[in-house]
Amino acid sequence: MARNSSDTKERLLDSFETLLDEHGAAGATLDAVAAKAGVSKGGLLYHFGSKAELVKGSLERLGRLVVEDVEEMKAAGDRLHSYYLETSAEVGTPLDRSLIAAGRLAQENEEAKTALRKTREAWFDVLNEHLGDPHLAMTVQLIGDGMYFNQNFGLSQDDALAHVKNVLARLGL
Amino acid sequence: MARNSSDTKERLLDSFETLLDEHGAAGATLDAVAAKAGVSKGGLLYHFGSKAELVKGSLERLGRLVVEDVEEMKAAGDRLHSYYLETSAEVGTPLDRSLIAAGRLAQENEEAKTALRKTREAWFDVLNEHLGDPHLAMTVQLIGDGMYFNQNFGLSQDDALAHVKNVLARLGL
DNA sequence: GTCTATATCCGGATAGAC
DNA sequence: GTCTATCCGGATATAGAC
Repeated sequence: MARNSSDTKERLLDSFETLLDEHGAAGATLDAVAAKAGVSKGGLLYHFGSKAELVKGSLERLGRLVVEDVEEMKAAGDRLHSYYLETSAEVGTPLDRSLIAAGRLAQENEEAKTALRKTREAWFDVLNEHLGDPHLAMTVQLIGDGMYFNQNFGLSQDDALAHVKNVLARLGL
Repeated sequence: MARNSSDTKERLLDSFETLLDEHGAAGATLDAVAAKAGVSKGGLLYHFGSKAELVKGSLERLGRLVVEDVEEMKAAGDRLHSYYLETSAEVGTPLDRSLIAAGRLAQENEEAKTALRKTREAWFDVLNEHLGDPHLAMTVQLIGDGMYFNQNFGLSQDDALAHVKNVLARLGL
């Protein structure tokens, strides 16, 4: 395994984010990340020279995933807001994992906070453009934030989405 | 200062939560908490025998504050849901500080997660009883969660509340 | 490109003086 | 009730072999 450099780097980022998601910032030590990715700590530090670089790598990948996601939102046409809410409740996608990881990091890392802020701005812009109504766009975004927040604490979201859709229908959405 | 035991304990909890809020879990070390409260680490450990006890103390205090808050919600009468959303966006109250602190802890602490879950359940129950509509109650709660979430990342909420109120008005609230 | 060994530091916790 | 001194374990990071 691990034929080339970029494969291993991706695997290291996957391991880092998974540990962040499952055990929080304290659980995502260099040792743990390396072990999960199947390399030694020295091996990890060859690819990412410090923990800060590992964080940076993860946030950069998040940025790329968000760009892709915005494209998919746009591709959803008039179901754009539904697509947004459905994916807000989603668990286990690469984007979701990166996003949760960033949330963990944001607790004590200014760059992660900034990354989350930019992500929110990007989503607000498409929502607002699509709905043509800042009030509604902000409300839909806050609901999405709420679902993301609950996911963070391992709360099941199954009925939440149904409840929300019921209410959005009353608003003509 | 620090005449009696319970004064110091409260001050230690205040310091703990403030450090949690401002610097995340990693910043809330026993040394830092003690220093901020104006005692030594030994002094802190007299009151709370371990870090786990400090966490427990903070979550217990949160529980008490939530009970009080629910009472105040009920006292708001037919403005109950407005009261809920306004206080969700609030910053700097003891309840708010405790709640953010619990959010930081919840990242890697199961008891904190449970405390947050229970808090949400308590709020949902009053909202649902008041609105008599689970769909609406869940939606309002998610919006509150969203505002809390943004507060966590230091985003200004000024216009968010106004946007939300505009939309709720369309729903007859 | 990955490994081992090691230096250094820091946080939690104990012991015991005051 | 609070303080100082100290121990222990764990985390980041460096050096250098393979």
